[in-house]
Amino acid sequence: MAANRRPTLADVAREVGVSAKTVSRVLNEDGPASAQTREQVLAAVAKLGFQPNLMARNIRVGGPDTTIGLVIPDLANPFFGAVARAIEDTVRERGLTLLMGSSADDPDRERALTDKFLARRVSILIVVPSVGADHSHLKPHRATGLPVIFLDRPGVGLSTDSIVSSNRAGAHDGVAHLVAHGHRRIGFVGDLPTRLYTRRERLAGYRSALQEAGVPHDRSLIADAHDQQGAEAATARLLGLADPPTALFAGNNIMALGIVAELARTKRKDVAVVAFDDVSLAEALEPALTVVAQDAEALGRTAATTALARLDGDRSRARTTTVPTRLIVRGSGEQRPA
Amino acid sequence: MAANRRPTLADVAREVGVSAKTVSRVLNEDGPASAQTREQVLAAVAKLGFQPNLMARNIRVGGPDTTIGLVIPDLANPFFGAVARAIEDTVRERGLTLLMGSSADDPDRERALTDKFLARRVSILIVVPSVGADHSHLKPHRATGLPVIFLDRPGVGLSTDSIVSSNRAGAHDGVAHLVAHGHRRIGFVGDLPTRLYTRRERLAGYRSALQEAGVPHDRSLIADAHDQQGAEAATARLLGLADPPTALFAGNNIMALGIVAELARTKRKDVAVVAFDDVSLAEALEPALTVVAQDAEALGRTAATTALARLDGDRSRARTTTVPTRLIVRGSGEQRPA
DNA sequence: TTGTATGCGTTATCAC
DNA sequence: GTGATAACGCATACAA
Repeated sequence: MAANRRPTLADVAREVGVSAKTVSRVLNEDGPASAQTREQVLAAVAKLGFQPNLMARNIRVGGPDTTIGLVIPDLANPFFGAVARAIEDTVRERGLTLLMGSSADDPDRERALTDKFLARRVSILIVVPSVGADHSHLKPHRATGLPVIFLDRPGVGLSTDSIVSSNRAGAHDGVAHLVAHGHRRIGFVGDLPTRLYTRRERLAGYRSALQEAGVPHDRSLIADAHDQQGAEAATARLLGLADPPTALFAGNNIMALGIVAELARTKRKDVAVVAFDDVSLAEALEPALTVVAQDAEALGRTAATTALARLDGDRSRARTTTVPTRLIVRGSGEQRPA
Repeated sequence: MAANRRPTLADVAREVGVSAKTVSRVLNEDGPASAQTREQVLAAVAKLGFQPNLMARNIRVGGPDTTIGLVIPDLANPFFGAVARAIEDTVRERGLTLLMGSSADDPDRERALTDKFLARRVSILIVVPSVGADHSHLKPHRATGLPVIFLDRPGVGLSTDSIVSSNRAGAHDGVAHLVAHGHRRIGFVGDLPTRLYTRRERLAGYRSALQEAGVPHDRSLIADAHDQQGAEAATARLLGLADPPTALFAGNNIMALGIVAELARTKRKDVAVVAFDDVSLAEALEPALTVVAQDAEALGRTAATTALARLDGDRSRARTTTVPTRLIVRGSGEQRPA
């Protein structure tokens, strides 16, 4: 009932009648130890329920902690969930534990999280940079050997490894796919803020595909939204234009949800859609949703392996790894304009 | 370039020409300090980029660490992602950081995670128990005041707070809804293993609804699957029966994805469906998916607030909080049998 | 207002 | 084989 202290090495030592060091030796299989003491120590450990205090151990050993700090925009976004799982799967065998937090794409929250992680002496830092965040404060940490990886977007003010999707090429392919099916008025529903790297890159891919097709740029076909509800409204606005688009391109998975929901609500089946990033049930929609799929698993795994290589002493210069996207043709993107 | 040591209190003290304790005082706004030294210390801290080592601080202070350990089956499952976000949102203002891991519903992995978290002296432990896991090893920890919360399912071998959805009542309502629309042959597609608490409870709700309606139990209408692909196969099997079901009940979100995907693939629109747990794009399906929605946000928030109350000294006896589910009528559950 | 001694729980060093 | 002692980075207690 009482809030008793957790047992320490000294408690175990006292129980057995040996020194703390001996207990430490047995547990870490460090120096030699007689079978007898060995038995007794292990018995006492089990009896008292002793677990070595990892924080105390780490402070003594001095090295970085066996944790990996991960900052993502939103724990509930399935895309980042899949990325996080891939990272965890990759680092688990190394015994690293995940320290996670959502930045909500707010630079201040991102900074608060990275500061906390650094104060905990994480051995690796993986960050999905927020718009407006500056990462020069991480320079000294990188200089002392801390692997820092930017994920999904490049960071600002720090030269380090980045892992990104082929945003521009992927969006280009998706829009070119719509063009190939006869569309010339193609709406773009992107997330906010407009300065967001992925948004900018994907919009650039959208533009280049239209340019190649000789379609003049029409600013009124570009819409923005913060969330699914916003994307629904943006879709309604685009389709309400005097000269409305015959096709829509979704800038990310959340925008895709909004577009699809709005089209379903208004029973519009005549609008072609291609989405950047896959969503569940895409095949079950009518028409099924054509997407430019990102490889969340590869993004996470690559980020983790790159970081582990750095941890193992890889001192080569910072590099950006681009994970390819893949156009998955399912129906919605192959509809022709009326 | 070199792997320099991170600066310590002593480094800052040396830089300024004061004692370590003085630096500590300034940073923690502990005792008094002259404006002069204050300035100098802060300047040196900024110059050296000093960040107090949270682990060292914690080991000295003795209390639990400012982390909260969270074990969930799968980081990539949107349901648990939403739960995790709610927990994070609730504990953030208390300055707690999330230590997370996926158990993959494997008792050994769960144990490995909880052991790691305990070795890190987390101040709160929230666990989604795996099937077959025994939690009696957490007893001494709970006795020393560590708040332990079971989430989504009750744990075994430890009496402590649990937060669960109204699984049985929710499933009952969903199936009764199908019965009310004329169905008497209703298939159940549940996850595995069959011993899983949520699965058992939901199946019990299914059975009681059928019993109330006077429908005899038919074991051949119960199917199982591990994942979405399995659920698709299970759906195909059920619909291939000599006397097939006219309606299907999905035991969780993943099973729902499988059922919907399979029905879409085979263009079956005549089968009524109600799913336990909501999925994105449910409204955009044809017919839109009727669900028994869980309140992931409330589950996470309640788990967190319960844990925080314990941390603040709440010594009342362990209680189970049931978070209500809500039937959302959208179309698929209102179809009548042929 | 500031410094010294001491201790948190662990491991490294070196002696026995 | 085993143990005493110091040390990790910080905070508490007390003295100056």
